[in-house]
Parts: sequence; C-alpha cells; structure tokens
Amino acid sequence: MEKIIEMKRLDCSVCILKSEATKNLSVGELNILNQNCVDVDFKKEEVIFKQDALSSNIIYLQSGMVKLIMDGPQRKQILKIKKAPCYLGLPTTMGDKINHYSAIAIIPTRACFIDLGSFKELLRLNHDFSYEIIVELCKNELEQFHRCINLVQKQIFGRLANNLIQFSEDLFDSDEFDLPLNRNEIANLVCTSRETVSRMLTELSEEKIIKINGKKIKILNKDMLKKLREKG
DNA sequence: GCATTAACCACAG
DNA sequence: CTGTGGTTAATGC
Repeated sequence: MEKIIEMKRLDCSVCILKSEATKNLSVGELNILNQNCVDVDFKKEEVIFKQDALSSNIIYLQSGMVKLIMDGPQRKQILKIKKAPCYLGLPTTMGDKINHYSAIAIIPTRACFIDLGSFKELLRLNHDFSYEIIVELCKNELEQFHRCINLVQKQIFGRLANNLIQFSEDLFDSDEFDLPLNRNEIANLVCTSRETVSRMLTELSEEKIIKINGKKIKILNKDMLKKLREKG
C-alpha cells in the first residue's frame, strides 16, 4: 500500500522550472510540497473546482487553459481566462472556506492540488516564496482593475478589440490562433450579446482587420485593432 | 426629429 | 452553434 502511494507521488522539481514561487524552496520545503500535492489531468470542459463547494486546496496549473466563471444574479459570468503556468484559486481558497467561482478546463489541462495547510506552512517558512505569491496576486488585482475600466468605459468594439489582443498576446503569443470559446462565451466575456459578437467579428473581417474562419482567427492589422481598443 | 448603439427575437444553414 | 435581418429602446446631437 505504502509503495503504491509512493509511486504515485510526483516530483515537484519538474514544476520548479515554471513557478517563480517554488523556485525559492529549499530541499526540505520542496519535500513538504512533494508529499502534499497530487496532480490531475482534465479534459476540455471538465470542472476543476466548483462555486459554492468547500475548498481546501490551492491549485497550480501545470499546463493547459481554464475559464473562471461566477454565477451572477442574472446569469453566469466568465471572469477571466487563465493560462498555465499559474496558481488558481488563491483568493477563493484563502479568502473564504467556500469557492466564490468555478474553474473549467477549456483545453486539456494538468493541475496540481496542493493541501492548504501545507501551502500555508510554506508561506510561513519561506519569505521569497511568499513574496512571489504576493507578486502574482498583485498582478492579478491590477489586471482586474484594468478589465473593469475596459468593460465600463468602452463600447463593444473597444472591449472586443481588447480581448482579441489579449488572446493574441497573453494567451497564444501569436497573431493567429483558435478561439478557445464559442461566440456565446465570447459575448459573455465581453459583456454583450452573442449576435453583437457575430456582427462585429464579420465587420472586423470586412475591414480586413482580422480574418476569421470558424474559430480560427488571424490578426491582419494589429495597429488598427489597437486603435479600436484605445478609442473604445 | 434623426442618427447611433446595441439588445432581443426569429429563422436558416 | 452561427450569421443575419427586422424591430425596438435608449441616448445624443
């Protein structure tokens, strides 16, 4: 029995290559991590954690991509798309006992579940580790503030342009990519209707700013797209 | 008034 | 699931 568990244990040193925070861990601390985390593979559309469920894990995304969704009074709202490597659910696990949003894989995703107690222990033990976690949280907060301004003060072309640029620059590092969401979900992300997204995408295509073929998008005129983003 | 923006409905591939 | 057309309400010259 002990042996099987032993075999299933993972080697966190692999992840060290990716996470700014775990780079700082000593051998002993890494051992704590090693013995208190499990990694899981998720298929597209599988739920990684669910709103209103009890949360007792910090989740580290090793690979893949995820959408964060919150049930609002009117409808479900896509809060953000997150790409590995990153931590998931820091605010939802540290902020309350219960998840305030759900995370769903949008492509095959590998995630590491870290026991909350052990994670807190590492925060106490290693200041450099904690520092990196704080940096990640701060970046997240700034991003949210920008997203808020973007949503509230821009019209839909600006909002859509902003999100297309983010897909290209932050998620795919390419001017050509497959949309990870259907039109309805894009509408939800941009806070508009599905029909409006359709119309605007075809319009952007007619203006030769982007090229669309189903979910495939190619940005042809990034300058123009950026102007749209600025103008709102 | 008239124009613009964008949501909602309906219908067709 | 998507794209398009018609309609409608709100807002701003």
